[in-house]
Amino acid sequence: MKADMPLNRILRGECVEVMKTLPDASVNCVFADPPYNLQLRGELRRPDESVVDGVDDDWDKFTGYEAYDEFTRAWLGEARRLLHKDGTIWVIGSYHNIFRLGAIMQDLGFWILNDIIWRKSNPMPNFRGRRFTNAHETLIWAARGPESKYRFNYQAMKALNEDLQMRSDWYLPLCTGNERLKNDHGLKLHPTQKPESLLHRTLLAATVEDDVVLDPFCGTGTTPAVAKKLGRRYLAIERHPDYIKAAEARLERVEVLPADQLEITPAKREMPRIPFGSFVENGSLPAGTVVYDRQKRLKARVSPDGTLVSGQHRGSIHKLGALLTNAASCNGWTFWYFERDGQFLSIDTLRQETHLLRRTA
Amino acid sequence: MKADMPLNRILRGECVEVMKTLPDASVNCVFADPPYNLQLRGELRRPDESVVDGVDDDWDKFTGYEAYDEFTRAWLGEARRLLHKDGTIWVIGSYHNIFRLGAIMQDLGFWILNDIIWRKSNPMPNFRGRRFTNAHETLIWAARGPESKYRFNYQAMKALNEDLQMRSDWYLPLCTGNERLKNDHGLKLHPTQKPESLLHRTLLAATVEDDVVLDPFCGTGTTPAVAKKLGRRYLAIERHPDYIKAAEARLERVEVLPADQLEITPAKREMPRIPFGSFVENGSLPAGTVVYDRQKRLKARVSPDGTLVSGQHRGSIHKLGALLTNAASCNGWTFWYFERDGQFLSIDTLRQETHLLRRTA
DNA sequence: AGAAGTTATGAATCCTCTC
DNA sequence: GGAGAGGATTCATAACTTC
Repeated sequence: MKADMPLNRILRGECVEVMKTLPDASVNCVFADPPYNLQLRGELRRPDESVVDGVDDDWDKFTGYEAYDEFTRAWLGEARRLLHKDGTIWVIGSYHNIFRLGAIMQDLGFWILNDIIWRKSNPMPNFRGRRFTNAHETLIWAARGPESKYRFNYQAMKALNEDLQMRSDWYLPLCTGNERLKNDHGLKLHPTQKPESLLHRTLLAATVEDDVVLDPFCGTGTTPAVAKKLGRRYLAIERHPDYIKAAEARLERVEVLPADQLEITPAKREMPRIPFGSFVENGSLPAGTVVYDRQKRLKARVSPDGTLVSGQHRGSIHKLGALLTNAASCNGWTFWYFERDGQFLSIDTLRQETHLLRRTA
Repeated sequence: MKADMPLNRILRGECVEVMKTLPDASVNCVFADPPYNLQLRGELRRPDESVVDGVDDDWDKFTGYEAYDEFTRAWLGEARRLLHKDGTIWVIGSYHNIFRLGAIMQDLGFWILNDIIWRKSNPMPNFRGRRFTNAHETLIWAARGPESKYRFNYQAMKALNEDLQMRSDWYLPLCTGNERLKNDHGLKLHPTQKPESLLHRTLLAATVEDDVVLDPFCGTGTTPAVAKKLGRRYLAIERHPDYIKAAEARLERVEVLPADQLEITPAKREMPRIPFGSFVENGSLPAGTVVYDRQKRLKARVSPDGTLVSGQHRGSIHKLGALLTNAASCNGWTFWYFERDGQFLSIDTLRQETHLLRRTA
């Protein structure tokens, strides 16, 4: 790296202005969590009447898509100039901004390697029931250009995923609990602090020891903290003095992992769960099929949304089984049967077959 | 729909040209799986397969993106014109094209409701180990505009997912096996045939019976096939006669679910409204009855006009519940309880019983 | 001490009809 | 079109409190 290059520091200022002071091709990897341009309108309450603390900070306010695009082109252009020819960049966003980010990255000459889905294990629900639960964010991973000889630690990623190739969908929890930095009032210090697990995986995938990692939107310092922990060098930019102060205190507490301990904690595995509705969707138990209890004393019909209907009653396989037998509860999987090729089979057969397929796949 | 509107047909031709012949606001929902052959070949081709000329350099990425964007703006613009003001559109793509699609949709005035991740249970592995396994595709679900009163069958989606809110990440298998259409040589007929399960979920979420669904890139007819099965009307556009032939033969084999089997879990909003006062009038909850909150910490008395009175306060079941709990709002139906035959029941029980009676009547 | 119950909260473009 | 009223709507997790 250049002699005049500040390293392992958080620089205060506007990210574009500060980046302009840095030399070409001086960083190996960029991680950027830019403003999302959320455009929230009114107040939102949970069903229990509590108010959702949305992102209403000034830094997320833009006059429109054009202003957002202009800002995006400016910082991405500088980031590309700072990136070594074989370097890569990670950018995270949601549907509000990720499409603009991705298109502008392509226009600027970045070469997209993957889009990665961060599936949240504990997302905020959709309280008004008007959309699907927004349960993920998207990361774009791109090389500086199509000819870049970029770094990808394939075996490390495979090891992280129980010796299976790491896929483009990652299942990780939000940053909550003690990991989440708090202010003096015990409230979250930053509205969008990212979990260290996310940075751990991105940096471990795309960098080697002593690489320089740049974060133009440092916030409370998750990127520098994980970079330091993993024995990478860092450079971060942040406008707000309070965030810089918190990030610097946080960095003080981070211990660098000894080289021989730079190994991997396996990711938490998601429990496979198969909704009954999936068999309706995939046609193995189509809507309209009649199902029975084992003695064929009761029957019900399968609806397109995976509920069962019997007379005036509608409900899940479990609820309808309980209702029709006056039981407090019922395991619908083993209660209901259907006919296939002359055989009378429990619907749990379908689930068992699916588990078998997944294990052999 | 307009009298001159062809329905339940596959129209042959270029999608933009054909769409231009159709009237404004004539479809309720669009599902589009556009081509994304951006730079996958040595020679540069437009999405309509014509070769881009006028490029002296070996390779010009900007021309490639520009041609793709031009085509995208054209068909999305027509799709938006054809969409009813409260209609929604689904567009599917991968990281090659989804960012351009999404940004152009926003520029044209579409209002994104969700981005949905189709997680593939059986993706193709990454053979060279140079990237993460590309294990998903992205769908964008958008309303025609921010003010659209769009359709979302929330309860049906929740039922499909074991009574939990449906999330933005969907786990579905690829279209394989008998579902995959083959040509005379036993090879796959179409390179990107989508699974019916994917269309089942999208159409069930965003349409009602008899809605008109448009697919501008029909291919082998998955969209019309599922639309027909679910009792929706369709309109599809396709260039290749071979695909049209296969799709028409496929549609012949599809059976429409009978109307009584098409019903899904109803939304409470759509149930006929019953005034609380009607229970006072018909004597099932006479004036003078005392009602309580669930913990029996509050109580109020029913007036002959269906208002509740508590101390100095009088108001509707909702207003009084909100007032006494200092809440911004309150659903009185589930807030207030009464006693009947020794049981402590929510007043919503009365409403549910009435709904049930009306259905059997 | 440990089990069981309660509370708080997360990048959110989050209602609809009638007058 | 604006105002007001009716009334529909939540999941996972961690920390804290109570027994």
